[in-house]
Amino acid sequence: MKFASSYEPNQYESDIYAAWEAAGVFQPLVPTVPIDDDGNGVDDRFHENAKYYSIVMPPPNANGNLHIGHGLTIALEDALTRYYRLRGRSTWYVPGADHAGFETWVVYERALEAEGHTRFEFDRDELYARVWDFVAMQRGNMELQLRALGASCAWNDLTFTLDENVIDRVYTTFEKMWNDGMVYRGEKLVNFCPKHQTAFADIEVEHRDEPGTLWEIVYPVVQDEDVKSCASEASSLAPVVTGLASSIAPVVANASESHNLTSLIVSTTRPETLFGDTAVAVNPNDARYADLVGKMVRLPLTDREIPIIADEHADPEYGTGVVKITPAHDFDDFEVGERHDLPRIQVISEEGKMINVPEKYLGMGAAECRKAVLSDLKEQGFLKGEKQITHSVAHCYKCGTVLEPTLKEQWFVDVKKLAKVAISHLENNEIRFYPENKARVLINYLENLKDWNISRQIPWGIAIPMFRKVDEEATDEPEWIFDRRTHLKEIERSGVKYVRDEDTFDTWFSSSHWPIVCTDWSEENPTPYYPLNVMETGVDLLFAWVARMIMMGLYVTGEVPFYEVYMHGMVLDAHGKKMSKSKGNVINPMDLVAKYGSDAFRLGIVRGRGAGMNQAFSENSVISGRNLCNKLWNISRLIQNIVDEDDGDKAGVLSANLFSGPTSSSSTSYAGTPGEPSPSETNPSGASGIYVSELANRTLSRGKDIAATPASSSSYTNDNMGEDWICREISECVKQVEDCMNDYRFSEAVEVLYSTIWDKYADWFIESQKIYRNVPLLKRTLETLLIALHPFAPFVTEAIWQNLSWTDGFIITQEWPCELKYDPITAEQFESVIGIVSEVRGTLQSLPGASNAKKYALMYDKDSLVEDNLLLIRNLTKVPAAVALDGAPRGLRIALANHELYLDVPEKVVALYKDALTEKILSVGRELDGLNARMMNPNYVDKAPAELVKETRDAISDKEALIARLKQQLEVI
RNA sequence: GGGCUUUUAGCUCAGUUGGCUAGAGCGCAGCAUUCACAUUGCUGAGGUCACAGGUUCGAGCCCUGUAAAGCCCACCA
Repeated sequence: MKFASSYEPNQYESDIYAAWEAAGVFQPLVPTVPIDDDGNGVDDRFHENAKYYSIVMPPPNANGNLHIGHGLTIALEDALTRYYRLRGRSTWYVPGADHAGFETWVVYERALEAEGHTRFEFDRDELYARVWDFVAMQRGNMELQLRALGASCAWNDLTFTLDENVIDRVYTTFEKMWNDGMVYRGEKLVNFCPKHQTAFADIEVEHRDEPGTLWEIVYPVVQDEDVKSCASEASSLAPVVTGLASSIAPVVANASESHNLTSLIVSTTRPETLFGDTAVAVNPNDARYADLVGKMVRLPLTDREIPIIADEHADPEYGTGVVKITPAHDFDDFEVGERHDLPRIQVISEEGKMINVPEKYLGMGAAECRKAVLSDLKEQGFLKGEKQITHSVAHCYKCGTVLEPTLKEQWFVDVKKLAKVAISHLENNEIRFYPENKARVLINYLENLKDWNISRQIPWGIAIPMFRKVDEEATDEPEWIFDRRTHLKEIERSGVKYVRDEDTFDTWFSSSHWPIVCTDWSEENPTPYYPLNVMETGVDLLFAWVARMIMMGLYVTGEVPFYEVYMHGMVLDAHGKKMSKSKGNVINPMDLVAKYGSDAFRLGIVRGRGAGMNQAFSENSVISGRNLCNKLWNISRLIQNIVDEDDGDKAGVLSANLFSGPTSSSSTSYAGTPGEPSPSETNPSGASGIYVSELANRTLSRGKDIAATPASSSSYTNDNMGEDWICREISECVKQVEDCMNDYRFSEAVEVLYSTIWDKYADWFIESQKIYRNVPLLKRTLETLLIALHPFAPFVTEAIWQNLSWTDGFIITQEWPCELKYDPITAEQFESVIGIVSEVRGTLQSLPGASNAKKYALMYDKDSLVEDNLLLIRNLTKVPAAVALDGAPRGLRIALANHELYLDVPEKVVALYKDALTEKILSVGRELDGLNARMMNPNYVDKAPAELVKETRDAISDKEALIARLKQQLEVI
């Protein structure tokens, strides 16, 4: 086994991943469908005691590349997966690929246009087949990238959103909804993109605040004597009423006199839609217009008369308080129209051309028509004024085109009932959210949800399994029937012909089944992996996806689809700005993986990131991850060297007896057969813990001349430097990582591992082991740290595991480490050694001149702790000698309260230290003052916990002692 | 208009039920270096925890208000 002097991720990563995959370690241990005849396994599928752990990947777009957000998703989900796998759960991480209906369609149509074709040259089925090939061609990229990131997902179970079982499940749900009356065909206003020629759900609309013009237009009131046919107008749907002579001159309304108003002024940002007006509305409580309600106004530029109605929608405070009602082109007006049973006149076609308008305007584009209308209004004196305003405008989130509210017949899901059920389960706290507040945000959203348009006029997607009757005469037959045979354009039932609706489902309709379809849940075979343990995804998908999965999960299975939801925030660039192609600040995760390694990327992207927070990301954090990998690699290299040197001793035999679970690999149970689940994940209490003091295999380092031989002492064991201490530190680290994983505090987990490995293990323990060696303990502690870091840095830990001479199997299938036993008193004593070394180093640094460490010897006075650790102290401080004080103290006293240590510094140099010493006394004095002030407060002594008070008291005596010593020193100078 | 979030070192962020001298990474300064690692080691500088009140023996943390930044939802014609 050979360790190169630095870790080169590229040399290992792909081989390791291939080896894992070949060994089948990603697949769950326990079959995903209950095989028990008497239905066992169903009972224990509940979260708390479950031995299962399931998580599904938010499916990346099948024809795209992974972006930085995917990188984060995979890093987090895979960390969870690997962690729970190490804890012995039967872990199922289901990978996915998304057909991404509209997204992919847009990309494809662009490609099609680039080839000089248009969608209109092909029928729907041809287009579907073409996009299928288009996606199939690129689909491998995304999957390779997931592998490069180290996702330990069950590839055998990869689910594509157009897989047969997905479509089947979606149809089953749709049929159930159809039968339950939860889905209906309705003519409503929908958001329609004129460029893409499809409707959207509300959630897909992007609102932007934009400057616009508000025009004021005069609508003359039809005086009583002029009224011909009263409100029966509504029945005469002819858009252009002819033959009515204009007898009314446009007169500006006199606002103070409500009785003899001859005209009303309405404000609009869309004058071209006035041809679609079927009423004007005033607020029912608006006294100014009370008398006019029920009368008619004449629509400018036409001969049509429309009623004045009273509706709450009109805001008396806004403008003149009068609003024109265009039910076919405005969402509010549509609702007003429904309340008052107004006709809907569509004046802009789906292609954006004027229809149902006077001859002059017919066929114009909407923008062109607006100009013409304004000019005509002005000419005829109907335009009273205009002003600039800012208003929010709906845009297509893909192409930015202004969406046209368009009247269309579509399939709608009655979400009210679904939402109600979801809300009750959410209020019952059945799903835990990270961050917590998202639950309330979600409830608020669900409470205001409107019916969901699931029809899309694009070919790429799951065909809606509904067929429309063609034969008008078969009056007894239903207009629409459900049928799964969507590969047919036309079917026959009871001798009646039906044609398929050409539309496809909104992707979110099928995606809302994701937890169900990925786990193969079915009514007959409810898998123990559903509900999922956790749903991890980005905050931007709370409404679009998470909300719908919850509603659909409950509707289909009666259970929430997952127990916990972790939502990561957006990854912003180094300056906290959103990444976007146009800004050119997009970071490609694969570039970073190639440059620094997969582990470095994972460590970097996880670091400094909390649930739900949009946070900046820079290459620096990846670099620091790379450094950690290299550090760990070199720690392992050193330990392997020590082990090699130690070979031939009895150490090998000894260590074999000491290890319990971890090194006896469980790889047999991964051999492909559904084996038993790993042993219980709880630590077998004490079974494999070791008392380090019992480990006898210690050897002094060779060939060093020793200034003072370690003396034996009754109070300290001279050959145990740092051993209890590191066992304590590692045990605490492992415990903290467990807590963090439990609460999804990934960043903190990485932080703890980082500092334990680097600042504690490498800087102190490994250093001490260069002098005194405990080979079994070195092996044991290294294994523990490798396993603990594995969820976050899978490749380097596996690479090391494979390179170490004494380890077996894969690290990925090891058992999560249990606590290392230690003696707390000894551990604490080592803390003092650290304090001594640090203080000596600091003092040496503050003395004038370079390379001080080599100049001055260290002297100690009757101090068994120092004596016992002399070699280590000497090596770490690099002083030329460390000796017992002979005679009276001399030189420079080290600023420690409980240890008498001196640096053998000439008086002249000590004098130069005077300022530093004075400053030190002052700063300790300030701390002491603070502590004293606290103790002077009787309430503190009274009310604070006794333990805390005692600590304060101890600290005071320490500080006092220190100050006394330092002052003594000052006097000498 | 409604809702959510953030504000701690030069930068990006931790700080879990309130508790001793507020931490990390990167950056910066000084020193070191054949002997696991320059992807290194050691040392250090740098913070009135946005502001103002309040609760408490004690507040970065809890409460109230203010300011700034960001995000989401929404039917301003």
